[in-house]
Amino acid sequence: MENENLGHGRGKVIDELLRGRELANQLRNILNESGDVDDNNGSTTPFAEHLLKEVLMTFTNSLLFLNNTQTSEVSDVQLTKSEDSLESNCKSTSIVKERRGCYKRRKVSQTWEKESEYLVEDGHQWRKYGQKTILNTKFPRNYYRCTHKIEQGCKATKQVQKIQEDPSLFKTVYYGHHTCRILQSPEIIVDSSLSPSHHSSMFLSFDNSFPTPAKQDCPFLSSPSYPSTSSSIISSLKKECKEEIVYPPHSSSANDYYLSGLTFDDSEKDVTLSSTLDSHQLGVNIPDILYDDVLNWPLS
DNA sequence: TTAATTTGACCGTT
DNA sequence: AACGGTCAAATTAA
Repeated sequence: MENENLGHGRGKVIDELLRGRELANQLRNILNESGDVDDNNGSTTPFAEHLLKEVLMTFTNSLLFLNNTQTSEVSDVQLTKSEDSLESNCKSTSIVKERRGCYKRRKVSQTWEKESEYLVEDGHQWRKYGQKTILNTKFPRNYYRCTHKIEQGCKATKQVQKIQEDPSLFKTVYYGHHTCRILQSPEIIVDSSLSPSHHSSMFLSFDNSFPTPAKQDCPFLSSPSYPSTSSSIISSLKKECKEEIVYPPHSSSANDYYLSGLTFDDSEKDVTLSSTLDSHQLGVNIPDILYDDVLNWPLS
């Protein structure tokens, strides 16, 4: 289109960023060799380690941002004003669920999208209920609904699909609120074996056609309930992608969770939450402070 | 045995 | 008629 120059410059920028990240990774390896960084309380140059992570994070976020602006339009989650009229419009309204497939096509209430470089447990329990190949897309779309749909009538669903232009990224579109409640301590679970790189970033993008989402509307920001076994999630995620991902080998370990930055772009009317995970273990606890920081963000 | 996933069928929308 | 979202029987995993 009109940004050929931009595209050309972008390539150079990406090259430089990739090189910078690679160099930072090398430096990190040197740091790791020189001391035990297995646990976070490692005595060796914690500040240097911290700085290094910041640097890596910057590279990764920049790369992801460039990727993001190039390939994805986060704009077409269209919202219809009709509030969730799920049960209202079956043709045979009196016979609820008598006939298979008697449902109303989703008239979106509230949606938001997330793109992530790795597979993140978003704090809720999901059950897969479908998978479809979508026209002109390489990767299938997976459909999930809340595990507690039956017991608690939770209507939250999500759709997950690999991004064609960058298969290391997943696009997740969330529909509806979680009305279920299971109280457990907040926790983010990441499997590094699914992550294409040691350091990952993710972007949250809220469609702004509706009022600013409440905390609980966003699975990442909400007080989450996590399954007790992270391995189940991981195994399911692995299954989900078994035909499409070549898993990188495990590497060195560090288990910090970073919420690096949060950009609030008023002109775009999008709230973009940028965070970086550096985890090589299955379970990572987010410090409360970080959570509070996110929750107290001035969204409007 | 129970719970979760897979997958083709079903059906509403376009 | 094609497409995509959901259902549910069959299959697999825990």
